[in-house]
Amino acid sequence: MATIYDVARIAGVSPKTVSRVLNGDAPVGKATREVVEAAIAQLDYVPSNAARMMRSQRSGLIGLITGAISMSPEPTQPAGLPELFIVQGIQKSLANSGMTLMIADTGGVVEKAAPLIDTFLRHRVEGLIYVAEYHQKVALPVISDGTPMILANCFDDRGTPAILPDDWRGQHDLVARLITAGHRRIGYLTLRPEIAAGRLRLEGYRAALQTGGIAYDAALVENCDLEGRDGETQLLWEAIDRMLRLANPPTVFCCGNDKMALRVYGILRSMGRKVPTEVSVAGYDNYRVIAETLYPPLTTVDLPYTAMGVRAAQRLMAMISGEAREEKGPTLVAGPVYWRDSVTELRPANVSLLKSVREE
Amino acid sequence: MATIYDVARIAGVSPKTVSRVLNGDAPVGKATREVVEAAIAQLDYVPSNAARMMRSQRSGLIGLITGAISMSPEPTQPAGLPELFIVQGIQKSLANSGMTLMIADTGGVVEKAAPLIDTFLRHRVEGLIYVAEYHQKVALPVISDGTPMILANCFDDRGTPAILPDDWRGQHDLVARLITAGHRRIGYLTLRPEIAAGRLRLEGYRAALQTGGIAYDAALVENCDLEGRDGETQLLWEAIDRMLRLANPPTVFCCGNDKMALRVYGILRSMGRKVPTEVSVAGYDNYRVIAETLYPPLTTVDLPYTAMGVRAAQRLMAMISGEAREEKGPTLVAGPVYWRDSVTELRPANVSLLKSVREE
DNA sequence: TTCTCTTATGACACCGATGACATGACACCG
DNA sequence: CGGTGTCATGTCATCGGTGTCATAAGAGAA
Repeated sequence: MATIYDVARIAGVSPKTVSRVLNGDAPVGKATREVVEAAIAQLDYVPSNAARMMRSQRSGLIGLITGAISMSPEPTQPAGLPELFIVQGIQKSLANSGMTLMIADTGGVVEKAAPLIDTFLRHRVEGLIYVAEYHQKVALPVISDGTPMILANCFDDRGTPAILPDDWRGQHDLVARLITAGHRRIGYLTLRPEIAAGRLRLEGYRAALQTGGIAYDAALVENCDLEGRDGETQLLWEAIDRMLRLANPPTVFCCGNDKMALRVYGILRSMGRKVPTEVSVAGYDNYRVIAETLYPPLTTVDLPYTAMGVRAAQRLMAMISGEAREEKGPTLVAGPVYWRDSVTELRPANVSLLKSVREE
Repeated sequence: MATIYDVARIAGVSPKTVSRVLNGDAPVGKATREVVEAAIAQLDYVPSNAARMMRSQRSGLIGLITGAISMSPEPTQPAGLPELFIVQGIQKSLANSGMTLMIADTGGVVEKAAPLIDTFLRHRVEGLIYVAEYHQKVALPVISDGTPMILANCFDDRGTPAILPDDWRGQHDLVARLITAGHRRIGYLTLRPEIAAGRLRLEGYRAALQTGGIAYDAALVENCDLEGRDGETQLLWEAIDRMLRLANPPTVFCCGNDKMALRVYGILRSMGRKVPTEVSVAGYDNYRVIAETLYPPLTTVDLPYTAMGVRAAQRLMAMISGEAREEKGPTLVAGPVYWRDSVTELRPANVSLLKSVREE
């Protein structure tokens, strides 16, 4: 592999001059520059980042750790793969910053995060991002040196800067929109309360009901999330059947996420109920493979992963450049409601389309 | 950031001794080792990979370039995200090799591959892998220096080592299995012939028919792939409707992929046809979010992405270690047929379950 | 004409590890 | 008791760039 010395020799100049040509950090004569560039091309010279880095003490690297790529091989996971959009957002946002993003994957094993962080520190990354598969609490090893770190889609109890989806607001906005559409009996097939999304979305649901002046009815809310274990369809079937038999049955089912909505479509059809003419369905996540492919297309709330990624990158860059230490708590990012055909407008009022333009 | 000299000073030994403790490449006295380790812990010392690399001329890095992470934001893509399993396979396979995998993403823009390759070469990666989103031909810039490179899920016309899915065999095996199950009239809603998978799978279909002694009937084959543009459902509806009106209609529809099968389920139900009692459906890809969630679960062919990733990593490691230059052409990897409930066994013979154990 | 002031370039040390080689202290052997 | 081998450790140069400073050649000002 050719070095800068080889180039200098071929071009008949000093290595430092070659360095100047490469970095453009000092004026170089036109003729000299051309000779040097010719030599570089001739030798297929590629500068060594390692050497450059030693002297300049700047790696230009950002380390990203995620389990998103090697998601568990079981399809049991609640989310699926769309959390990759977080990575995509980070990528996009970092593209113009001159930083190179190094991505490493835990293979779904959280314990592997520690050695990966270590590897990154050996490479002297200037910042670290940890991306979780779904909204959760994590406990990563402490970064003893000063390398800034940011958490995306997760948080810890050490107050590490975090970027989180605003699950409360999302569910709230969806339910508020349903109420605007004239729905009063809103069934909710929830995610399990052990996960953050399950709790926050339920609270958002309740808050929206309250604002809408609708009493909370426990008969309309049921946890149908078995963490991917068998029997979920059964559970859903029973819950839906029970709710539909109520004296005052729901006109719409909110589902914990889009995948659950997919199941609910099938169940309702098997029961002979037409969506959305007889009963409406709404999801959460805006998992497009499902939401847009289903017939009718699914009304759902966007999980603003891309926007979260962008925010994460921005906040990290701010931390690296030392400015803006002011921001303290987690950054909440809300996504818009996507209003599609799976929900009937009960009161065909001229409801303004409300296509929330928050985060786009 | 502490250096090896700091550690040496605190521990009262030479830097070289610290180096030996770190690398275990020469015997070190027990007492000395403990003093050094204490100093390392005390200073939170993390060795610099850049410095190590300069001297040893080995980076221990493998560069992986993909567009898989930042897939186009449109949901128009044929595959979706499961090609990430290739990355997962590579990861898994590389985990024990002592190599660190650096992943970079093109953001879906193929032109970005060149600068990313350059970045990797600056980091002196010891090998490069390019992973494509779907089986296709690519034209990457030539790597002028000797860094080995491998293509996964794609190929070029320079004979760069490639790992490819055996689309021909997959479709062939599926159709052969359908024939075994008693199906004689096999409809095929194909992917567009512009893409490799579209061509190869169709050939596999024809080959299996021929082996089964069934004449190819052009009325049973139709391209229903509009590259994600609107009107696909319409096209599918018409094709299915036309085929079902034939004097001798198909008993099963093979779909270009699982996503198409998802649509076909909806269409058949809207037509009032029951799956699988009245008509069977089969997919391709084993896109589990769809195949296992659909009701009834979808019979399909596994796109062996994980296995392909493993193979890619293995072949690359062989190239790096210099051995095994013998393998020349592309490595084809076939996936098993997943037989689920969406296909009826017409002849309820005691067909051996045939769960092909190829690649697992 | 002589003195700044740029512009263009080179000389040289240094970043933080490690490879090659040297050295000192023992242990064991005959 | 000298010779030889092994263990434990140190010295020093080096990897490939770049920061700092010096220097030479002209351009323009006094």
